[in-house]
Amino acid sequence: MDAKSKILLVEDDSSLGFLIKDALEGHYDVFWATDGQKAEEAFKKDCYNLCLLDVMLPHKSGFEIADTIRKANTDIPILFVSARAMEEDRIKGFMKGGDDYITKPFSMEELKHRIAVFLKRSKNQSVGQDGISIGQYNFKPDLLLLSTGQEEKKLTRKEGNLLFFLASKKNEVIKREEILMAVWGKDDYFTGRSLDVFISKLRKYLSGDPNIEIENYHGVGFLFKVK
Amino acid sequence: MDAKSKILLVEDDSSLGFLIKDALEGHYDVFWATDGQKAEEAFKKDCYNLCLLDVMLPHKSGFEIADTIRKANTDIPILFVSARAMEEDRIKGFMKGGDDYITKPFSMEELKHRIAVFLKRSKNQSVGQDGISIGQYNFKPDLLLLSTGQEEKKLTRKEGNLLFFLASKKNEVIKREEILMAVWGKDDYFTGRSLDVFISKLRKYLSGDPNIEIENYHGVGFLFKVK
DNA sequence: GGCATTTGTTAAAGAACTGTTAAATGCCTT
DNA sequence: AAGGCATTTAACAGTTCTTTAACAAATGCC
Repeated sequence: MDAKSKILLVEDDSSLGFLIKDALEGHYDVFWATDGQKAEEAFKKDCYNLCLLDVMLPHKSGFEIADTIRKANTDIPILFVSARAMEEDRIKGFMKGGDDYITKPFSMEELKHRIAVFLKRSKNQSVGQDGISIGQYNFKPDLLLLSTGQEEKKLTRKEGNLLFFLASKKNEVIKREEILMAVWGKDDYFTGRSLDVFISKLRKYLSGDPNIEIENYHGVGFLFKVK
Repeated sequence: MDAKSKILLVEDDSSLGFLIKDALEGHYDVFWATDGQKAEEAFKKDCYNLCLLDVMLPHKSGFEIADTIRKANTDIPILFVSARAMEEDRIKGFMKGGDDYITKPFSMEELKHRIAVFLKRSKNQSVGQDGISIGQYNFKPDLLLLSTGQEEKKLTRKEGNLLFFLASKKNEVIKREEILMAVWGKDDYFTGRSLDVFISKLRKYLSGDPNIEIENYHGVGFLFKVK
């Protein structure tokens, strides 16, 4: 089965929004948010593989949304779409951590290609029906199901988000702050303790496979080791 | 020190070629080929991190060059530059394995940003953070990992901070107070003794390479000697 | 050489961080 | 408003790191 990548589309114009969602729907799993508020909620709640942001939106601009997203996730590709072709806007898009800046009008064909470029290069695995494999486990982020051959465990949302984040950076040391910003959106003492509680839980859930290990780097962070 | 990324620029127009090469020269190591023949020779001979291809060239088109490059390397980012904004050309660029298609006229500023996007993504994928080299050791300050070919040692935060500071001033005598203020933020008797304890530890960790030495200048400070 | 001072090294004491479990809080649904 | 579940906060034990202490050795000054 083909695993679809998840795309977060933020576009206030309903006809264009529909057009884009429709064009991408076949290949991707698109969530369409019509304003910054909804976009950030969705981003917090689910894991996406790519963001497509209109720059001009009613309350928050696409740039502001990008700020929020980049704070939580340094890797996810962000593509801006804008009617304004002005030089300063384009530059600003890149300064905000954007990966591409597409000027209206554009063809859906080209948009699809540009999206494909970044999904191809993004190291995160696409999330779909098949989920991702972690050692001898399989994890479906959408359904929050962590399963091995025999049994199946339903994780909570935070557990799932944390596991997904760790899995996307397996075998490299991840700093505490990075995890905290990505999964909780804030970094303070209590949130840090919360992280430790969740790490403890994940260790328990994953204890069936001796090749999986969540190793602590004292004062730095964790290493999600999968042999 | 981080080596400059190497860019292969293929552009027949000499004034534009010069302009681009000049704009990128500060950040990157640019090789400028004026036709497909020379470009492919250069590509065969050296390793590049990114290709910037004009589409319209005298003998071979940029698309054909891209074909050759993609056959040899599926990962290297390829950016097309073209005066033709036509839809079919853009699509063709992506079909040929291109990563971006930039239409003339464009600003050098934007070009630089677009290049940076792809270099950032390809760099992360390959190595992650590569730290600084100290004699035959490599040290990643973020992750506090001091490694030699064979083994890897996790340093503690203070150890890491101190080593990083010493390494940044290698082969010059550093006063005690300077180290203390930089690493501990204070300079008193006990902190000074702490420094001595840590120097002792670092000496032990670095004892594998006889060319590294932390020499004491009595009453003054230390010299981090790396031959 | 003698004496005060500084440094090298190891070990103990103290501080900070992490692992884990349980209780409290918050949130949703009924 | 009550019950159920998820998350946060609290508590405590265990671990790891940093500082302090202690003593030996080296340096430099008379």
